[in-house]
Amino acid sequence: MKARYKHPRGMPDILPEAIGPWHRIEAAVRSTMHSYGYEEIRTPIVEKTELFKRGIGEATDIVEKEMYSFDDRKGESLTLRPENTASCVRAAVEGGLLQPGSVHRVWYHGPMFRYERPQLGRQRQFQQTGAEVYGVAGPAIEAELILMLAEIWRRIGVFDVASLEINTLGSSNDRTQYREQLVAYFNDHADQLDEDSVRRLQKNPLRILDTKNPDMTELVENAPKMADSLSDESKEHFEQLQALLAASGLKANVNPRLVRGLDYYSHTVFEWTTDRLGSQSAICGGGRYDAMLEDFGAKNTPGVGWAMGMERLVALTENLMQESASETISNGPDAFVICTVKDEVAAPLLLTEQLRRASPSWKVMQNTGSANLNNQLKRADKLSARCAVILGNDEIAAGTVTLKPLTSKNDPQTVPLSEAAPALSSILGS
RNA sequence: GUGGGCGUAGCUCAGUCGGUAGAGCGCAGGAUUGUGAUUCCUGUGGUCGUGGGUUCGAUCCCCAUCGUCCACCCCA
Repeated sequence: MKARYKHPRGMPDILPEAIGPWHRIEAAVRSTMHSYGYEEIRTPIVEKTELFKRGIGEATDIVEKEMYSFDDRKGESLTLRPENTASCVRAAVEGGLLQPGSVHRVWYHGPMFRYERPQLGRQRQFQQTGAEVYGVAGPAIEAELILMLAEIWRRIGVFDVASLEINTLGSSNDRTQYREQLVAYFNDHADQLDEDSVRRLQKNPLRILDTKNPDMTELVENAPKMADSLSDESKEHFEQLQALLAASGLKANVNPRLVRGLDYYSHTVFEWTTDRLGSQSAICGGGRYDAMLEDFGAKNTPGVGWAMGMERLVALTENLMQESASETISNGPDAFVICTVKDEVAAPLLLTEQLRRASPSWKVMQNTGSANLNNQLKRADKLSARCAVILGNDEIAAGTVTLKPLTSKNDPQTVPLSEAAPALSSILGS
């Protein structure tokens, strides 16, 4: 058997056998969102290209070289969403949610698209789950968003391998000023910059601080510090956040080199990382982006949010599961209906339906294809069925059915067809 | 976008110093004509990722391409 077609690069299928961790994580996320009172929002997978250019920033890598853009039949440029923050803000403004003084907590989940070279934890189509809050200016909301993440980590079992880094970029004014100082400083030492840094100097000079080049550590160490450019309000905002996190018992490392690559952030930025995933160590990133809301037409409405990469969380949980050698969760049917009478098709079908209606929580499956009793029981066993429900010549003739427990050595019992459901119920209950 | 590794059966892999390939698991059947898990036997399996080149002959060598993995970069 040879596949005629293959999936596009970086857009792999998730086959049924691999869906388990996804469901567990998605359920944990959903329940946590509920606990914190966040409501789901869904936006289109495609937006006008302009939205992302404005929202994310023309000079970012995402906009410059990673977007899937195309012209529709009228010649309008559309783009597969590379992230969902801009869309959510657009939707909130367009939907009239952002009335003065109102507060909205929303979350989303879905596929995003970026044209990148795939590697571990990095796909071209990838799932992001995110949360956004509109209308709250103080640091308490950043604390809430971060604590919510800690709770998600607990619910999916990765809290112990996740660590939190935070930083502040200051207000837009602070940041602009700092940026100028930094550019001036690096221009004075242009001869010491490596190739990457020369490029960054134009686009995003803050990122030079995050260089991994050991030859530049001294240069970076002596660069002007963001902290020295912060206004009193910005400092207080950041200090309050740290106090709140400390009071919650959450360890947060202040990392002055944490500079998000998206243009829209100001004040708080944060990232959760893990050392278990190779180089794609960020499992979640976020921060405050008040300026984007104003730019999109919301007046005096602050915004904060985060997004997490679901593929990375799935990989991380699988990683941990392997270490603890935990058993796979049995997902077998409660009942497996077997018929050994060759031409009898109605009886097993109707019996299977009868059982499904008797109890909607049961998973009831019917053997497909014919085989002798022995092999049908083997199939039931391989599926981890809890009970085999057998229709044979004797049963059909007598209007009965035989139920054989498969998780115990208990004897099979034969009951009238009408008693099948109660009999199954008592077998499953015992 | 840059650099490197890898594509052989459904899965995990072996192999052919160039003469069209094997194992384990899986799947199917039987031992057991109406009672599963262990065991044993038998069977099913592959244009050796795709296209081109070199060659009498390519799964093997070369090139391209697609996919995959890793690092850079970037981010979630």
